[in-house]
Amino acid sequence: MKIGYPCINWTIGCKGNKTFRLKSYSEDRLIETVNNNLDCLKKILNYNIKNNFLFFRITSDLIPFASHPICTFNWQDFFKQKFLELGEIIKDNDIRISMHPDQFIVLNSNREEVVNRSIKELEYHADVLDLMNLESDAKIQLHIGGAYGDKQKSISRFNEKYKKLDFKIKKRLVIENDDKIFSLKDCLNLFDKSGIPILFDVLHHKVLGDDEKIESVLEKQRKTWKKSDGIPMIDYSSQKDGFRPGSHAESIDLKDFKNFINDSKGYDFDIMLEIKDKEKSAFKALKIINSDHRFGKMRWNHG
DNA sequence: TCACGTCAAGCAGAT
DNA sequence: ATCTGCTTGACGTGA
Repeated sequence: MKIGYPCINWTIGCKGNKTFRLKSYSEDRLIETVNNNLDCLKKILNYNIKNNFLFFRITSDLIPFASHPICTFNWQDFFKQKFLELGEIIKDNDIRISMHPDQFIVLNSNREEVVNRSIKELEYHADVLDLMNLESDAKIQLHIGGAYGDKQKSISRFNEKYKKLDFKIKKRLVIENDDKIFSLKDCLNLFDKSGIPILFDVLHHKVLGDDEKIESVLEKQRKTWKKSDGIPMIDYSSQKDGFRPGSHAESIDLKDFKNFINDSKGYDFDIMLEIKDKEKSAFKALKIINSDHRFGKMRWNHG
């Protein structure tokens, strides 16, 4: 069981998700920005190692415009060495990595140009993880996408598109239940057709799910992950009081988190904390995990 | 130095 | 029709 937070670290004073306007695109600007982002990622990883945060989501902004037609620069080759170094740090310290392409990536869109752009963006994500030489347990998580009023058709369309993807994407792709359209049940439906592992989002399931016991849910999820996929991943976040169901809290709700950890006895998974204050809440979560004798002191002695 | 209009991209639901 | 949310405001022009 590892604990992580997504994309940004508020403590160390660098930003690894710097970008710029399309209008200001130039090769120099790209190189400068990517150098900044990769250097910052290294600092974040080192901070995380020191603090036992062994799960991290790398921002999709790492290489701005990587999949945009304007970018003809061979960033893969240019930054090869830096990627390799980052990969070494990640592997030497047994860090789990995920990425989460954003809302514009809709593999099953009914607009062909959207599908094509989405595939390019998925290739970019896969390239980043491949350049770091990471195993297939480094994952790219995606929602099922556009429903257009017919979920069954939408799921089938996703499966058709998935089948045609390059293996470098397929081996990393996992799907996440969302809080609006595609519930865990829908993801299981897609799994039956496609074999795509399910990343379980606890809060989304609370908003769009049923009262099924958490153990039973985790049991179903676990079965969707093959050995080569690694330990199942879950997203955990706390509900922001008084806001629409599913909106993320500033800080972790420790009572709720404790309950979740208690209810999930017997299951191992890596937890991504989608909480706005990032590492601050991760410290609190880690404390709870560490104080739970089930997990002992072990996991953090990864040497 | 700072205010503030705008930013590559999709989709769904609320107003 | 327009706005908001999504994992996260931040870029960059003009004064």
